[in-house]
Amino acid sequence: MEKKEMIYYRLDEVDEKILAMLQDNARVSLKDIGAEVSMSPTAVGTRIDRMLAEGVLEGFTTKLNPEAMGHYIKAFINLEVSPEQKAEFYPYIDSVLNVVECNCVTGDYSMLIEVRFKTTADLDHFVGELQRFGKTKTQIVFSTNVKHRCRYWKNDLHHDEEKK
Amino acid sequence: MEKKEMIYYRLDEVDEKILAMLQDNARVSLKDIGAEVSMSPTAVGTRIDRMLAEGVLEGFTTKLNPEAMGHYIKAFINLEVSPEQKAEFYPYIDSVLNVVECNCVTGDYSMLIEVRFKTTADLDHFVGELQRFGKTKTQIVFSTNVKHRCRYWKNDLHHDEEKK
DNA sequence: CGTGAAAGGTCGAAAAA
DNA sequence: TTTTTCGACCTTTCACG
Repeated sequence: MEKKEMIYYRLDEVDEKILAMLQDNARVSLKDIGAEVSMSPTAVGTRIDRMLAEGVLEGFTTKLNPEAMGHYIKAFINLEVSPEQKAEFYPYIDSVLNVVECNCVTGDYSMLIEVRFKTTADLDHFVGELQRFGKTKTQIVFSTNVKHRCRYWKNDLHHDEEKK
Repeated sequence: MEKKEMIYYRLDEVDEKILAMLQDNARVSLKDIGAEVSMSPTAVGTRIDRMLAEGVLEGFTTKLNPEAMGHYIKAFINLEVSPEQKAEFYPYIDSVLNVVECNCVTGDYSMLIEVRFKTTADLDHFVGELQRFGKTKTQIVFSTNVKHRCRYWKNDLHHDEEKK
């Protein structure tokens, strides 16, 4: 069986350190990273460019605080969409900016939608809108124990110990 | 009724543009942002510092590609944890790096845990571990329609039109 | 991958709006 | 209070080894 399809990018320890620093603060200077990994800023820049080209690293963004911006209500909505309604559903759900994420999942419901709203009234209204696509089940978040981590997992990155 | 408790930070149009540019690429220079908003780099820096101090902006991070790093399986696990087990559950769940997020939610299950694993075997093993805390129901993601958006929503930011 | 020089970006003080 | 200007300093980029 050909396992080549499953191959992904190897990151060495320096790449991991660079990613870790960028995850912590994407605006650190190449010089500071270089000092940490004992390398020139130029070499660090080259590695970052390589990871961007490979697609392991997709870019740099901000950590925003939804609560501070008034988005107090976070909820997950399970939705059962029939196959014939999906063509209409997809563009609709993409247009709603309160949707944080929308996944197709296994189980009784076919969609799991994460949303953010300012008030429960706004959430209720949105859930009402969804009814035209199918049955819903809503779970409202009232506390978050582990906050969204986009991190990579160091111990999962060791593969391909042999070279080609 | 005092509504002061609900007040959050006002962002004007320039702040919104700055945030939008930083969300798109957190490593853009202050000069480039300044050119876009017709302002000096220094003034842009001052606004960013202010948003960081206020907490609206929490920092800068990377957009990583979990698939490229071998994290193919994404799943949501509903878990019913009894109150007396929570003291044990919280530190455990925080220590598992495959956990992307863990929320306390309303409904039949008290926890909704988002995870990433390399294989379904790894996921199965984790779900097995969770059984000691209570009943689980797992939904595996097989496609994502709307990808995680950390963005703020422009139309939600207009409040306090009157000045104090 | 490192070096060094040129180009470009950032920071802080002072002044202007 | 917020923004601009300006100089000093810091960072990035690129050609070359």
